[in-house]
Amino acid sequence: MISEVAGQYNAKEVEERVRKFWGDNGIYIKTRTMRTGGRKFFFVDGPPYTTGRIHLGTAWNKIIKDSILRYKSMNDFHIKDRAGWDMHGLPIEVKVEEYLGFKSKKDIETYGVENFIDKCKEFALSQKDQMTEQFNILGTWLDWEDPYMTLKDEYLEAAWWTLKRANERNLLERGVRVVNWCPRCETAIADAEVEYWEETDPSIYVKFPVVGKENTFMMIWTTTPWTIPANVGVAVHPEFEYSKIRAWKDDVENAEILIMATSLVENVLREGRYKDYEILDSFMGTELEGLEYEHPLVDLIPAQKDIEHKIHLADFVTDENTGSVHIAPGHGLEDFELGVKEGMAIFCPVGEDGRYTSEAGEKYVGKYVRSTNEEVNEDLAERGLLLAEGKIVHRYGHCWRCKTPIIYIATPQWFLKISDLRDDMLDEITKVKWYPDWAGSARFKDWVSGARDWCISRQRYWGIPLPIWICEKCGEMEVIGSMEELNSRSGSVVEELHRPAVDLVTIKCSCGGEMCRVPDVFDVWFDSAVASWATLNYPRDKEQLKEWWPADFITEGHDQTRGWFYSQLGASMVSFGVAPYKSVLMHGFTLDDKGKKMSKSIGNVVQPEEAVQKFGADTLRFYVLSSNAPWEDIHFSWDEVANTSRMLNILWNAYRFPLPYMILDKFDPTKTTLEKCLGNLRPEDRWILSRANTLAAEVRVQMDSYQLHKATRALADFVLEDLSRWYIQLVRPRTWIETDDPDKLAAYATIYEVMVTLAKLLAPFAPFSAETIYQNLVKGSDPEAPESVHMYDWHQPRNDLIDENLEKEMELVREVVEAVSNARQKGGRKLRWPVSEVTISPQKEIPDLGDLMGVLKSQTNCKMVTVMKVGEKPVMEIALNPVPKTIGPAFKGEAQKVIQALKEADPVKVNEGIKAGECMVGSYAITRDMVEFLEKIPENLVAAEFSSGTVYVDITLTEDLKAEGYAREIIRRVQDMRKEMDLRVEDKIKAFVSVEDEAVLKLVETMKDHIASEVRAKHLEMGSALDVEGSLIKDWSVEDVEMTIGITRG
RNA sequence: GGGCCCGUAGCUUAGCACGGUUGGAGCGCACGGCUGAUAACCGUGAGGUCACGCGUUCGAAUCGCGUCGGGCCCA
Repeated sequence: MISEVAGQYNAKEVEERVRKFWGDNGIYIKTRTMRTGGRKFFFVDGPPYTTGRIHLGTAWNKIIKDSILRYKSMNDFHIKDRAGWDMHGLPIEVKVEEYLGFKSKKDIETYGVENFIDKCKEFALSQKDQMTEQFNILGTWLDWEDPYMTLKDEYLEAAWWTLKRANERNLLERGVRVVNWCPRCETAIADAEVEYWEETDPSIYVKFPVVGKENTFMMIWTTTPWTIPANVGVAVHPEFEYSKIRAWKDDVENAEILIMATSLVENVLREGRYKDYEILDSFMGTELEGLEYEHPLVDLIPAQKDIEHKIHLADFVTDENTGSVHIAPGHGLEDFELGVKEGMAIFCPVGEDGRYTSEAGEKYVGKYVRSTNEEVNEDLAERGLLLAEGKIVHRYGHCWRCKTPIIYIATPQWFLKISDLRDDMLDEITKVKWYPDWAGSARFKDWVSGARDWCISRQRYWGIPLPIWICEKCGEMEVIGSMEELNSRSGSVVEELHRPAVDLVTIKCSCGGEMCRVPDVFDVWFDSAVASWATLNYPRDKEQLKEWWPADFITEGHDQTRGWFYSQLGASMVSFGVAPYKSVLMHGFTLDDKGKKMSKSIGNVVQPEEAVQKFGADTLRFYVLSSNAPWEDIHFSWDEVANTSRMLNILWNAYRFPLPYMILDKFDPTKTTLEKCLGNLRPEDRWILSRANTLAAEVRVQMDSYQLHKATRALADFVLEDLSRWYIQLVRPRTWIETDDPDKLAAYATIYEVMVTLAKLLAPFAPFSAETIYQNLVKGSDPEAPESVHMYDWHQPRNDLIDENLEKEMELVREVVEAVSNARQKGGRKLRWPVSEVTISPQKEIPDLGDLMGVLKSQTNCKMVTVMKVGEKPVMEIALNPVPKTIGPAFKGEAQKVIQALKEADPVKVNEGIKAGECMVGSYAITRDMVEFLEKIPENLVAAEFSSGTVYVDITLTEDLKAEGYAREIIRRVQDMRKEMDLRVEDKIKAFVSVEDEAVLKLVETMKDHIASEVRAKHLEMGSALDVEGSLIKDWSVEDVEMTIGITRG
């Protein structure tokens, strides 16, 4: 049985019930399993990092995924959708370090790597469980029971296997490179892990003494004095002009010779407070190439004695500061590249802890570099080589986890030679379908074009250990691809691929030496990069890969262009030589209502659970899906969330409105099917059925190109415009019919069909509401129906029910009704009062209103509708204006009398006379040019425009119309009182109506039977000065007529 | 500084790929109406330098260039 729904839409209650139903009955599993025979759809979940709670963007991300997968599932796709978790890496290590109160890597070593790893694992797993629960509240279906986790051995193997492939293809390389380095975490960090903000640093101008030229200096500028000890060169731009100048402060005798870019001379000399200068020579940068200079602190740093210092050419030099750049290949990316190219020494006297090594000389050794800036400056000044010293505020990189300023140092690291694959990657991008197109053709392409080698090693603990073993004796290297391989090669049995267990495993080298694992772990970005095959348990399971890979679809935020979209492509090119996904939907970010990013410090963060708490998950889901195109950023607006909630509330009201009547009439949709009622459908029934099927077609088209906003907006429009504001208004009186009327049954069958269709169409987007409606309407009446709406097939549009002409006609009817409403307001005639006639006067061709006349009449509350021919208008009253300009010359002295006569004349007769060719007004012959006629709408008509013309409403009141009007006023008030008494729809009443005004009473008495039937009164008494009885008695004033009404149940 | 995207009413937005009468909605506001979905619903009205500037064109919200503001990414 269908049951009645009492009360308002209560999202919390509805959703809790549905969540429980899904859980208790394993609906997710059943839904996925039942589609096993369908077309395969392999979705790879971009794994969120297991730290903290989910935020709005994460919620949106999963909601998009869920809606698309539910839609695909209902369209009979067999879906692979393991949820994923990114569980390794520095963020968790830092959290655990904080928790344990650690300050450095030494603390970890003291605590024990194994203990530390255990803590990290425990932390990651507990975070995972909490976040799963949050996703569950949103109703996002993925395989949460068996998610892929980057910390599982089979997952580690996928990464190992990939690295082994890289090695086989000669894409793995060990080399010294300059990397972003966190001196606190003592590890390389990815570009993505560097956070920039403003920092105050020194700004110094340094004089490098030119070899063999007394008192001659090359000028450089830097913000990192601590890198001066590692200086091995200076770069100038080949195409800039440089000058050799003689500059002095007080005394020309003490002048110095300085070399710098010509355009910057004034600037530098101002900084150095020089008094005057003269240019000795000017030349292009190329001429400086090879010029030797002496390291400014060579006496402090013995290692610098053996290094050659020269000037080099480089395009990256800009015309700022001095126009020449101090090069320390051990401390800068560009410096390093130039150093390698020019054969400079790669000198890096700084250790992993950010302190100078003994190579930096006795004075500096052991000092933390960023704290040594001042000391270096002093040392330079002592030697007379510091030209100027100041401060600068600039953006500087920091470790995203511990916020320590990063440094660049040259260290031995492992690399994937991605740059070798660049062209193949660009080629693969074009084979992927991107939504929107520019995400791939512009954004991603641009990023991949600059692909650089990928530093995959990290000097940390909580990560996938690099499966690289190196012989201590001969240097032979071996990359291991799986646990099994490791066991067989080493002869030992490891049961865990994490550190430290795996660190203890050694392999016998063919040279007789012992191979040990390199101590590094993978960059955590490498973990998720292998997700598309790791989620299929490849390489342990070879079959699944054949069956499913590559992914049909992935979707993530636009930050993942350089993140997961890229890392996956890179790893896949290494492993398989093709892209790991066929289509990618790039989505936006969630910003606050002003378009600013949400951040804790600004305090504008919106938690998804706050929205769920206030409005429910369906509302949040529908809001984020409909507010924007997926690829645009959402400006989160509580007002709009409330608006979405309102829409769902209206849906709910529309859903529950017919239920009491259906139940009262024991309506059984399995017996009174739509097909059986087809012959009894009213035009408006056929119309709403047509609209519902047109809607299904529309939603399908939009979903085919992932235009989720257009799909959801079309659904919301249907609910608000077609269903609630129109169809339900039309159908209401029919549910009120008491007998078992075929017309009423047709209405039930129609509204039932529409609601069930709507539930199916809404299921992907508002799964809780859809499920609730389905359970009651479908499962409530047919126990054989699928267990859940999500196991139903998507509603394919039924062309036999679509009638485009009818939809167009109804559109016109609605316009006309709107115009009539407008006209009534102007004419002061409210809708409760009938009018005798509505005249439609079209200006252009309009659809034939045919059988929608009934709808038009009832909705405008008129007795007759007249549709005129195009251009035709109701007979207008004519007014007449004499034209003195022509009357004057014709009648001269009589003119004023003629004008007076014309004013008094009947304009209709004058008009007729003129048309007939002869018009006499009194004794005056009037011609056409002596009068102008004005059309005037008759007083009984009120006009209003609509898109194709004008409607005229005749507001003349007759006694009959008045009687009906007053009757409706009375009915309305009795209904109001029934409501107040909480009567049920089917309850009968006794009613007394006392009307003071005898004339009105007389009118109303003619409508007595009608009134009694409308308010379900067994007994109705009317009169003036009646002794009104009833359990509820109220006085009313109806259009200034006083009435007293009393009603009693029974 | 560079790449990509975005900027339309107080707020959220449609229209923009393909230029063409007075740029549509919804929320909010004001006024009116309806009433057994009723803590809902409908109508009317006010509210727009289509971010700004220059250009192309008979004609620009729409095309081009530049500037400003926002987002992501990079430097």
